[in-house]
Amino acid sequence: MKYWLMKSEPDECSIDDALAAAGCITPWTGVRNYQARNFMRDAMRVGDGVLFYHSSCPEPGIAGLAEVASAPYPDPTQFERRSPYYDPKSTRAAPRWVLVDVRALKKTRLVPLAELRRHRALAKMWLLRPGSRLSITPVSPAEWRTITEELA
DNA sequence: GCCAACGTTGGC
DNA sequence: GCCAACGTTGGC
Repeated sequence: MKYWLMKSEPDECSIDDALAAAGCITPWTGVRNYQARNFMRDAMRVGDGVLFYHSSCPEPGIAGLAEVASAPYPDPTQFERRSPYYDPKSTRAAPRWVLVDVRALKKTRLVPLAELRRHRALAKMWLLRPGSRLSITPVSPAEWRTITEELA
C-alpha cells in the first residue's frame, strides 16, 4: 500500500466535483509529464491512498482524501482532436499517456500549502521540494500519517 | 500578471 | 548528444 498526492485545479475538477461524480470516480485525464505518468503506469496499485490537492487557485492545499480505483489504461483525451490534451504524436497502437481512475472518499478541511511547509515532519515531502511542479508525487507512510492525523 | 524553475523540442 | 529556445506550471 502506497500513498500519493495528486494535484487538480479546482476550476477543472475540485474535490466537490469528484465526490459528485458517478461512483465518486474521476478518470485522471490530462497528465502530460513522463515522470507523473510513470508513477501511474508503474507504481500505483488499486487501493493506494491519495491526497487530493487543489492547485493554481486562491487557496492551494490538500482538500480531500481519495484512493486509486483502477489499473492504468490509455488516457482517451490524447486521441481527441478537440481536446486541450490532444497529442498528435500518440497512436492507439502505442498510446503515450495513461491514467488511473481515482475514487474520491471525503472532503477534508483545507490544509494550505503554507501549513504543510511549517510542519517539520513534512520537510522532505516531494511536493515541498524547491521548484517541484510534478502533478503526481509520492507521499511516505510517515507523511501520510502526519497529514491524516492533522485532518482528524 | 509576474517570474522562476523545469521539461520538451529541434537544429546542428 | 548538446544546448538554446520555447512552453508550461503554479505560487505569489
